[in-house]
Amino acid sequence: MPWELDSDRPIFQQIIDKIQTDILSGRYAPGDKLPSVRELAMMAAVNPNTMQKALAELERAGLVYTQRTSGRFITEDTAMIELLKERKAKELIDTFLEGMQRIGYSAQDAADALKRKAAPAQIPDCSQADN
Amino acid sequence: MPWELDSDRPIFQQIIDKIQTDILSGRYAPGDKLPSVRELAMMAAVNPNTMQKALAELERAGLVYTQRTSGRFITEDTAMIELLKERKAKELIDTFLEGMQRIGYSAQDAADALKRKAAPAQIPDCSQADN
DNA sequence: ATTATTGTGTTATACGCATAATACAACAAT
DNA sequence: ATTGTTGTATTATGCGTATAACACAATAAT
Repeated sequence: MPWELDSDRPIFQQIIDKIQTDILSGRYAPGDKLPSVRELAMMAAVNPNTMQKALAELERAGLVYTQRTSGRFITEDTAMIELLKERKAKELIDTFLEGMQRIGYSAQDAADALKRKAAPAQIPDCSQADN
Repeated sequence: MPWELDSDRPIFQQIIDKIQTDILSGRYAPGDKLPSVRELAMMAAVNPNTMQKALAELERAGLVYTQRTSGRFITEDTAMIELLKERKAKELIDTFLEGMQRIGYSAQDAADALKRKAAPAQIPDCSQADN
């Protein structure tokens, strides 16, 4: 996977987002060792300095910690991970609702539009047709 | 309203988004005259050059047109506006679903989480409990 | 005709992001 | 002890964004 980085936003921020997401989803488990800065930079096709910048921020946020010469590891604070995950979900929901409302959809409209896309095959219920 | 511009993304892009949104929502109606470049720049607390750049892009996209010395106007192509509005909605839905799935939510989970926030009070139906 | 307003263009400056190319200290492995 | 890998820091360069400070042509208003 080529890490899907675009030029719309600062790369180091996209990297922060990507790694954070991999932690919140469990793709990186608590205590897991991260690849080295240089290795990650290779994987992301990015300058090591840029990767370093992103990792430094993740560390400042407490999602990873460093052992001086053996590498970086995912935090083992599962409570924090869970909390950040819920916070991220709320953030996505808010962004979605605000975006839809700004172009004229009510919250109901937004939920309905989403349902049509997210759950096209419904368990039979009292409604007649949904899409 | 201070236009709510942050430093996470290029300002001219945020302006494009803001004006486009105001057009799609009908806040700017087809045929409406836009304030002048300098005036808009004042309103957004932004350099006129930056505003000019954003307006030029909106014009390239066909959402506004220019009459050389009398000002800029919103396109009267309502079909185009409607199309862009639907496209924008789909984009928001996709972004939301992808974001949720990346942190471990299924499309169903995402739709449910949204419903709990968007429609806390439900019209009674055949289902039993929803939140 | 004069004036003011419109969009548009130019030049210079400053800042952040990203890369390239190194260098160094700390420690693990050998 | 030597070698390699780790995180980390430094300097230089290029690019895009944003601002400041202008200027000019076209035209509506007077």
